[in-house]
Amino acid sequence: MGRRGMEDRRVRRTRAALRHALVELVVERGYDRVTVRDVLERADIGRSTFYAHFRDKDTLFASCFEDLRDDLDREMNALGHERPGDPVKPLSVIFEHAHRHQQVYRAVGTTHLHPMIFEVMREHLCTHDELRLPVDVVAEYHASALVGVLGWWVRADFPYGPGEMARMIRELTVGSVTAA
Amino acid sequence: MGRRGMEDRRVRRTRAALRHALVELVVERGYDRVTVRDVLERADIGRSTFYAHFRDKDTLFASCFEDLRDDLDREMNALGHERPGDPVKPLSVIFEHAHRHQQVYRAVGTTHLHPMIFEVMREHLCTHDELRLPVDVVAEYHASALVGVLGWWVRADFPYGPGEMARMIRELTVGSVTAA
DNA sequence: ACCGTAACCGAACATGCTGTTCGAAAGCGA
DNA sequence: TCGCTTTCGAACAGCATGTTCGGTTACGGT
Repeated sequence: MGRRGMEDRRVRRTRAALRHALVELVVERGYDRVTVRDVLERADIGRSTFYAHFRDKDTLFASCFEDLRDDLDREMNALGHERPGDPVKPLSVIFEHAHRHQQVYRAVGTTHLHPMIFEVMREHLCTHDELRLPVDVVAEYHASALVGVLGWWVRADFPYGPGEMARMIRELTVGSVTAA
Repeated sequence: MGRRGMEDRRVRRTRAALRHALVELVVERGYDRVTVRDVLERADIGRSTFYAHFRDKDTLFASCFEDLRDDLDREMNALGHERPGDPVKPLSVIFEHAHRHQQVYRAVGTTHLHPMIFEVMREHLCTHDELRLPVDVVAEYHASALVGVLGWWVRADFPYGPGEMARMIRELTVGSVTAA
């Protein structure tokens, strides 16, 4: 009666320990200043065990924000696709997600969200509006703005609430959406 | 009759060769896949010579976009500070600069411009407008949007002209500026 | 409770990169 | 031409990486 895919408790514990150790160390010293050895020591995991699970440090790091991304993806989809619905809600979900996973966001940053948010913007623009400007440009503009502010918010240690942030972004975005 | 600071031709040649080699290699393989040895080989420079000029690979890399930044800084200042002046002009300068240094921009990316542009935005917002929203948030929003689109434009191989890009950004920005 | 299997351990190893040192050779500006 | 600075290249220690393998431990299923 294990969950699908990972039946063995040892595997779960090992991977969790490694991810947790990497995140901690990256927050402390920054990604470049962390070696595989450091992670092994912090996680108290054998060397060969590490390489049985991950090809290298980058792969482990990637797995950290793959988890994050899947998580956020689920929450976004759980919102349903009613058109139009509350336009602040999806933004709130994003900011609340970051707020709930502060530690990990601090470590992995926000750039990995860019492609995902870019795609959402693109779709939204294609199905809803007719633009005078190229879709890619407009999508990139808004995706970068959102992700940028999100990253700033994380680095600045969350000086405002998630709801406030969502509302601010909303206000900043509406203007230029009508312009395009 | 040498320029100030670097009188010796050998120094100029060595540093230029190293920077050029690094940029080439980064474009080919990406930053992480380039070693100091690779740079030395490509530039045909002795190992000890490298470390006589730069502490490590990161320092050499940094020197690449310090040059870029100073260059852009000069061009921006050369515009003068007339208020308000043509609002598209400063944007054009940025996009033309990137267009003129394609190779280097491809290698070093655009993130290093972020702080500089953020500061410009901040100043502009402080002196000109009264906002209902926090300055940092608004500045970060627009700086990220601009830098993001700039980066996209570089990665997409400059599908539009610098002037077009500047005008598009302008249009996208005006709307949300009035909103804030 | 037991058993077969899969995961973990840890030491050892080859490999490759890093950053430093130093004496000799070469290039520069004056 | 002269004196000084730069460059060269080889050698070296140190460290991180990724792999191997035999022995040990913990898990899930029955």
